[in-house]
Amino acid sequence: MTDMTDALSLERQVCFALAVASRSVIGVYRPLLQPMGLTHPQYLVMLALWEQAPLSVKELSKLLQLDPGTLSPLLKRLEAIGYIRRRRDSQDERVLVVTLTAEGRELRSEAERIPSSVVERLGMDLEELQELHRSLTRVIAAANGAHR
Amino acid sequence: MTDMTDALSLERQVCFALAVASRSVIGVYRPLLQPMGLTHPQYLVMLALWEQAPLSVKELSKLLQLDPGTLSPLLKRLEAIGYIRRRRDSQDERVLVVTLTAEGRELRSEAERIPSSVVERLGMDLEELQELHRSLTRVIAAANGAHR
DNA sequence: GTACAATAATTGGTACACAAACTATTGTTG
DNA sequence: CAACAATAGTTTGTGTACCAATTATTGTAC
Repeated sequence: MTDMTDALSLERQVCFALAVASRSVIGVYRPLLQPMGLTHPQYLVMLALWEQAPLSVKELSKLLQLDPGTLSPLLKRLEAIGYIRRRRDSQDERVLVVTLTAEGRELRSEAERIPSSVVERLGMDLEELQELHRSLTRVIAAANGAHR
Repeated sequence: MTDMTDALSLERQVCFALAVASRSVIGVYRPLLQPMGLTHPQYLVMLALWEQAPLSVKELSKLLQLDPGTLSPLLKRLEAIGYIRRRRDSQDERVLVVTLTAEGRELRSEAERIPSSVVERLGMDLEELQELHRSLTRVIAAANGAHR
């Protein structure tokens, strides 16, 4: 039996730690992404596209677990800076096909340095990060199972 | 030596898992907080105040690791719904003293049910959650140390 | 083959989140 | 004490993030 006397204590809240950790780590990425003109969510979209392109908004939405309403303006900004192209699918005019431009593809080599740079700045063992990753994967699965 | 051939793979990005986990877990809180009229960040502010009040904006900012510019409008909304009061310190007119209203204090008993409810909906062991919490605490420390 | 449901994006509204500029007050120094 | 630095909040601008409503297109039934 766990002590529940102070269940509302700020420090015990996993949700609080999650939110702070997420913002903090994004803060580590920020100066590294800035030279490329990318925000963190935009970087995640680029990662998805480097792995597989083209992708529709719906597919991106599923991969990144982001609302289409969030992605829509974000993708327009990525197009405005010239990393992606947005077109309607000729087969199905409802879907928007997102592809990489030459610039967008070239950015990849520059982005390759980021992960190791982040790990270095964090100064954590890969071991620990992998453990964290495993824990996070479990919570994500649990949380996604929780509200449906 | 770890395999670095696909360091940019979306699934390997701890930052991605962190962002998704954070949003997902907040999504579990959402329906529980809605009846009280609170968003998750607002809930965190209330948690801080239930632990200790009054608190200044600066103190809240430090506790929650949130920008004062984020807290400022958030606190106005909390005041608008009647859970807190905002006053200038008579000793030092620069600082804003945030206190709880009677309503805000009473809300605590209702909020007591939330943590266990979230844990239940997640369906995870407390053990696992504690391990996650420890990992998160380490990343937060690492990330906060990284950019200064 | 036309009404109707389903699907894919976009839009509008509210609320973070952060950086930079600004205001007001307090502290400090010559 | 007057000039100036430091501090505490607020404001502004940009960019997520989610929800609900809307638009446009496609699929389905009758």
